[in-house]
Amino acid sequence: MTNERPPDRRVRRTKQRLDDALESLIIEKGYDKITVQDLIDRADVGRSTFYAHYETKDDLLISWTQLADDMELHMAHEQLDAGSAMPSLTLFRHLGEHHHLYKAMLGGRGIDIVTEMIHSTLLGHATSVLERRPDANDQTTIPIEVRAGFLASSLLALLTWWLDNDRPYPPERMDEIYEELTKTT
Amino acid sequence: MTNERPPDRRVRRTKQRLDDALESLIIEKGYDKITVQDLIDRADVGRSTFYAHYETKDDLLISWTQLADDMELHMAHEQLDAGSAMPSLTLFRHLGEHHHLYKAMLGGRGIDIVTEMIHSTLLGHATSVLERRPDANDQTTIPIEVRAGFLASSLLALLTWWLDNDRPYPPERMDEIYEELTKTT
DNA sequence: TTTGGTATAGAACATCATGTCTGATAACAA
DNA sequence: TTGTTATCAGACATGATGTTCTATACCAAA
Repeated sequence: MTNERPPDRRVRRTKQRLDDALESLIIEKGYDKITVQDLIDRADVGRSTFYAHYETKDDLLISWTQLADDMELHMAHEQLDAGSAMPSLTLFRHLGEHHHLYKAMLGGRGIDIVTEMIHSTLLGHATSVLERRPDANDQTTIPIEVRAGFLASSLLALLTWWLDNDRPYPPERMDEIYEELTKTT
Repeated sequence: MTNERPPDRRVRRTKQRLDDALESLIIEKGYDKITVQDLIDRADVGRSTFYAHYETKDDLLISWTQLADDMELHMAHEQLDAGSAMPSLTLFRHLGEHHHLYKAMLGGRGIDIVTEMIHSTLLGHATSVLERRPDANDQTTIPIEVRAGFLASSLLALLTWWLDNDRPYPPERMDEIYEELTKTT
């Protein structure tokens, strides 16, 4: 139904430039201090060109972080087969590999939109895991909703702390810690 | 040494007006959408008057949230005698009593500065509790720093979830849940 | 109640970022 | 080559910021 035509080469170039500008500026000065002016200066793109594609700064970020979001989902699927409840090890490894970027997006002065995106992804994962587990309600009377939120928030908090403190432990150790802290048996 | 003179009655009036304006505007439209123009309009205060006392919007917020921060500390002391590790029950009760304000400050579109302030307070409390406990390192090899961060973040996450979802359970139940989820014995 | 000090109001002002719109130009796909 | 379309450069209105000025009103203390 939706007739999707491949975008013009010029469009691709423009968007690529803006994406690159956004990423470098996030690492340099933090997202909230970036202005549209900064973006079009760095990308060397006309003012009207920016507004031809995006309405706001957030617009650009959202379409950009689709990539990051897809990554999370992809990793979640990878880990699903491993039997672990949450894809913690994979996440520590992946975020560690791109720590410059993720520290700027999750750490102290992070980007709310990105944090919410990742939290939402983790929450969905935790929920589906708990729902599929038959003995999920045997040990506790705490609603699944609450436990899933707890698992997601705890992992996000550990990841954020890890990045903020310049990754003092290897991903494997962080995974162990997460498992032990959230094991309420 | 520091000769602290009581502030002029006019100064007190102005600051009080700005504080009231800030609080009502936070609840109404959220902190990030507030402009200095909004504040001086609502407070009915001259533009130059605002800048005579504060440099930025954040300046006003910080001096304002000293009150909230002091409240947290006060509650922490109250609870210390009760023997519980974290002042969770007191916090759920207090935030529930002022849920309109705290939902706007902690919830989905919250205020980073306030969140960080509260988290910092909780972290300090958790750290001192764990440090004073003699058997703190018997059961686990996880560093105190990490466990304290986990306790603080978990409580903050539960509080935030509770406010965002319009407090579906009473404070007493939330306290139970928190104790059970963070009991890793 | 007066007096000297000071906070405030009101307004003007420069600056900056935003978002819209125009016509001319260049690059594109077919 | 041709018709289409993205881009550019620039102008423009708007709104918020932060500074500065003077006259005025208020205050605390004598």
